[in-house]
Amino acid sequence: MGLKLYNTLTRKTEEFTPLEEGRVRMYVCGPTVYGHAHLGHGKSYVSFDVLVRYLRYLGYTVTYVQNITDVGHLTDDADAGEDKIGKQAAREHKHPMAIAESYTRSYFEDMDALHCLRPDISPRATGHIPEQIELVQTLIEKGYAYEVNGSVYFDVSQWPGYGKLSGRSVEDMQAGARVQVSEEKKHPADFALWKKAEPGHIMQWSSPWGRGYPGWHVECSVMSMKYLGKTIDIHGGGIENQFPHHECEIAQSEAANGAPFVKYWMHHNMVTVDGQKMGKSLNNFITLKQIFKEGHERLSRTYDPLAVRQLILQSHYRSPIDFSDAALSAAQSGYDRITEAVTGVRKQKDKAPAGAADAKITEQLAGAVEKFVAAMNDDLNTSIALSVLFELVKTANQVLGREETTAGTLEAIDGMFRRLGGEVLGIVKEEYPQAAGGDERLLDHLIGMMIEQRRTARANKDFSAGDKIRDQLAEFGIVLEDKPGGVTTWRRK
RNA sequence: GGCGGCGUACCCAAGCGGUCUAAGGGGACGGUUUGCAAAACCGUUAUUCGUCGGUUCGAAUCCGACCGCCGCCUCCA
Repeated sequence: MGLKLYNTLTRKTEEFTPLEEGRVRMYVCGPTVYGHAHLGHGKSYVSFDVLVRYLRYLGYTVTYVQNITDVGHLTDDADAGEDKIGKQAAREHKHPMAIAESYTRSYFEDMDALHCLRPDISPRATGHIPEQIELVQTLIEKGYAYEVNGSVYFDVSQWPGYGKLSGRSVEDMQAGARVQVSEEKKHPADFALWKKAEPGHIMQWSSPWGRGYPGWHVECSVMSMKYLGKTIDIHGGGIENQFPHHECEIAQSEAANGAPFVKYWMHHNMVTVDGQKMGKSLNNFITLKQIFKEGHERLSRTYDPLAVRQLILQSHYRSPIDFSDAALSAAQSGYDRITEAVTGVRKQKDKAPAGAADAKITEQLAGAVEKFVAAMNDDLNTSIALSVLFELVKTANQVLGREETTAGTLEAIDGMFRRLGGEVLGIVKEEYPQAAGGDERLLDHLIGMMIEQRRTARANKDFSAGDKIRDQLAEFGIVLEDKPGGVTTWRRK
């Protein structure tokens, strides 16, 4: 049984078969870079990162494209609105491109911290203006779009498939329209492909229809086609983009190409904070940087990026997730438990007696892989996949307590941690800082000296002196642990 | 107004017709270990899955009603 994914288009969980054997073309809607990435971005990109990692684990060659939206579009589809990037540029007294640049870097920094693999291609919207104009032109030529007053709109009445992704009919939309409909449109559901630039609009380009800028759905269509082809395997994004964004993408792409746009549409659910919706316009959002190092009034402390990743993976990508200090704290504890088991295994590996892996353990590991793969195949059940990792942690800790444990056994367990926990889930690191770089080595030596002093004191039954050393180190976030056999180890709290 | 989701132990969360007297994590409480800690290990912590009905030999899982949360429909991940 192979991988099954829930396809929003068909509303069913389907067997995944790529268009081309062994190869997957995948596009995920990227961020608009006018601010630091927040928890919502975290959930989104961790979810799809795991998909990419798992597809690769299964042996597929994946081409992963994720755009960077560096041109703010409209505040809505109905009026000229404000350019989000332009607005931020005015606020920071910088050029819009400087805003886009600095937040793009910030975004990658945060994604790296979350162990999200970089996409193969991160195309910028502003780098694809000619292609976007071309698409609009094609749509006009084919009779799917019309120009009014320097703006171009998609003519929904010419495209009967409109609404197939979100399950809406054009009539419903007309009835439920809450936004002021532009008078330029023939039909309220028509959407902008190209907008005429208002005098103050900084980001604008020349087009056959005069100075203007692209509508907010065109870039994804264009960049997806350019780098992945007319029809791709997977297009991912947030559930809030199902409509109108993805619906419009389908309409304009399929109308222009006469070919299906996407085989599998995947949508992840939203994030709440303390039980409430988190949105940019609500100003109650927590940025990743705040969680990782700056702090936030709703948080009692900062958290490890990978603890955040773990929290995200603890629930299903199609379920909403509520971030709270308690949830983060629990995830941090769980993450620490995994980390300690892994580092414990790696340290012990070098000291353990040589020998082949224990047969029972080998069997257990094989069972773990089976369970893990079955869970991931079931529309990425990362919650169960994680539970497999925790079972592995238990096994590792049990084995670590035994003297007869061989290097082979530990090697086998470590291999499993690396493959399932590292390669696929991305929460087990290749290397942990302790005993790695120069500063860490120095630190290890210094703490080693303290440990030695404490050992001497304790040997002389001077426990208060020994405890003092332990307490002092604790103030700097260093925890000492006396292991069986008189060995003392240290770790960061 | 339209559409969709959710309600499982103290908290988070998986489960989607029998293997459920319901994974996993956090927390709490016992025990082992320890000079004391910490960590780890062992054990305990839902005979029950919002409520009430129904379908079925059998339901947390399907159907209906009700109660309570939440999200989308507007740039947003």
